[in-house]
Amino acid sequence: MIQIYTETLNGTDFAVALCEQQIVTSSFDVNPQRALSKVIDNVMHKLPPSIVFQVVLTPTAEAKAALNMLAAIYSGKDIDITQLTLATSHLPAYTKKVLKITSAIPIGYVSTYGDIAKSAGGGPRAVGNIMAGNLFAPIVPCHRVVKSDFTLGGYGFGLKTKLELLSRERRGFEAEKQVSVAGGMLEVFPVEYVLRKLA
DNA sequence: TGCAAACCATAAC
DNA sequence: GTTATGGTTTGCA
Repeated sequence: MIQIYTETLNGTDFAVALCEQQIVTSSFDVNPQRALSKVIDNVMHKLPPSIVFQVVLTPTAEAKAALNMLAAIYSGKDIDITQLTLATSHLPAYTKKVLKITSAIPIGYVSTYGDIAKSAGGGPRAVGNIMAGNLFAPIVPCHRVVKSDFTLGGYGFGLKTKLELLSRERRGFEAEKQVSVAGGMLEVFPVEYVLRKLA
């Protein structure tokens, strides 16, 4: 049984679907009710067939904590996402790997489709496809993945939203660096590179 | 700049 | 099996 919770926080709509305390999918939207319909859509069309799900109107304490976490991430706070358990066991191995690497991009930094591909093996377009199908926005920070020329690339929630998220995450870093992930290294760049490019 | 070709895991037939 | 599909990249004119 999958249970879906939704709540509007600071004017933004958030929704999560939980199964056995694990997050199955999450979403957000500036329009009322839209986050909920996206999550329902994911549950029905992008997950293994589940017998039944229900929308729960009054969130449990756990669900509430998860929703608050989503809101905090959305607002640009540095949240430790390892506190949240994501249900990824049904996903293909390569997809899991890419999501994991993406999760390692620190706040205030971005990486590129190509660099993630280099770290995961495979090609940039495959990475783009996985970002496009990300069930865990904004927990898995696919908004921190941009093109190799530091223009935005795409975003399922609109480029305007991608830019707003990145702007709130700006931390004033100046130099690129490497982070270790999944046994390898990933190149990351200050989000300033992207913001300056657009200015 | 702009365009064409190569790239590569998935999902859908 | 096979084909179609991108949130890309790179090379070259």
